[in-house]
Amino acid sequence: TNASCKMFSDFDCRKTTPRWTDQVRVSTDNGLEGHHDDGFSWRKYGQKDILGAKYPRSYYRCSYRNTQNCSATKQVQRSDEDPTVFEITYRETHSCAHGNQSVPPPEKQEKKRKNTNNNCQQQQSQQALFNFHNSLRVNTEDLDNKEMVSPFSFPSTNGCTKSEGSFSPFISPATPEPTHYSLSPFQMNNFVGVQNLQHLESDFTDIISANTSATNSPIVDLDFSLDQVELDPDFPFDSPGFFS
DNA sequence: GGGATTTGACCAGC
DNA sequence: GCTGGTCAAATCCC
Repeated sequence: TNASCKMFSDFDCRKTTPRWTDQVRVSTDNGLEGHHDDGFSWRKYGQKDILGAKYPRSYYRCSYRNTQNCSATKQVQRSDEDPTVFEITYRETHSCAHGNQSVPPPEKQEKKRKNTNNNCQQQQSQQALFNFHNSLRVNTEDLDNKEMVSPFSFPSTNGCTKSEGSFSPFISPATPEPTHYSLSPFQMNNFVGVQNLQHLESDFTDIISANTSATNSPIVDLDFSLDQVELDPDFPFDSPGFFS
């Protein structure tokens, strides 16, 4: 099946494109919008109903595909079992020069479908971050054998200027499927750092534990490797309420 | 008017 | 022939 195929795919199922694929599962509980941002700008180029899947699969490619010949693409599939879960499969790495941007320019974000909450002010706050983490499920499969770091990243909490849109609604009422979100291998480097790897890993466990207890959710699939990730010294892990 | 999204059609692999 | 992935014209939104 396609599902099993994805589970084990370092390469495309069709074997015609020997490209590695990544898979991230992100979801939010309590119907709240979740949002993740990998700092890349994606453009949707297709949507397809998948056999056996309730929800269509969306296809995205890097917005800079033409200008910078960036071949990065990703697929977003809403989970059948849990509609709040989005499975994101990445293909190709970004060759564009925008990969290190934390997020697209705010103006750009603003221009996107206005269903996203554009009064970001305090919604970018720690509360939002807390909610985000508290409701986030991440599952990256088959990363141990990858040469790249985990594609998952937590957005910055530096406020609107830096993470505009990072916590804006991931799922809007009007558009059942997000049209712009992202998650990249690169920003993971900005999230976790070298210095405190073991500490981080421990903290991550705490996050998951908190999540489990708080949401009583059976789904806690956090098994991606932290071996190659780095800790951003600027990331406010010690922010009040972050791990509470 | 420009850029992004939608959606039916097309293509290639199996 | 079926299915997933992509293309591209139409449409939408600012």
